[in-house]
Amino acid sequence: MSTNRKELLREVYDKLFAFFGPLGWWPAETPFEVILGAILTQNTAWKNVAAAIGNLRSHGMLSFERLCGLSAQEIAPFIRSSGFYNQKAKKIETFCTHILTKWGGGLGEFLAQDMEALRADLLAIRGIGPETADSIVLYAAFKPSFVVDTYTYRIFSRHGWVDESISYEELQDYFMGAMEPDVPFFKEFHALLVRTGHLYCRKTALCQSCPLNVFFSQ
DNA sequence: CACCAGGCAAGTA
DNA sequence: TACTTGCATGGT
Repeated sequence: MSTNRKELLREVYDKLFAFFGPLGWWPAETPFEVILGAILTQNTAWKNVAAAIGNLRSHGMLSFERLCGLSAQEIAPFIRSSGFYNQKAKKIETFCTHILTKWGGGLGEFLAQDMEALRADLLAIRGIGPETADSIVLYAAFKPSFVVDTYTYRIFSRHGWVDESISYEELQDYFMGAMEPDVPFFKEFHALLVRTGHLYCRKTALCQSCPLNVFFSQ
């Protein structure tokens, strides 16, 4: 692997893309579905999120218009399988209320903001942290903010490519400071890192067969 | 049975 | 600033 950051990132991407091929993230039909998924997947296995979204869909509740009329108490039963359902129901309610009161229900206008303004707006909403915000910016608003998640951190820190004490913003800068802003590329890169982490870089799992060809001591 | 999953906010020192 | 804890279901 290269010691030059720009070349290293390209090399990692190319190896993963060659191994997995295009993953076509985010798995969602609409921007609002991306937003729901981004909130529901917080510290939760995607399988449980997919069940929750399927549940909303089968009840005809998978739209901003239908969901923004419900209270957290009414939302919670639909998303039970995603875990932390009381907190997440409140987060969804808070998000919908924000769009309703600050944007007159104009979800499209909200997402059409300048990238920095949108990210700041999202982060000001209770329940939306940096990863959720960046996921929404990239996959729902199609603006080039690189998404950092636990697998991104784990893969890069275990290789010694970044320090273990690196912060979210610093790790995001590590990527964005060495890559041209490119929405399809950012989408695919994050998807590849999550897939790699899911298969080869879990909390307590060795990675001898990882496509990056690494050998972890832990 | 224990541990973990595509985080975040609030509390403590 | 830098830890720690609560949140919760479902899979391994």
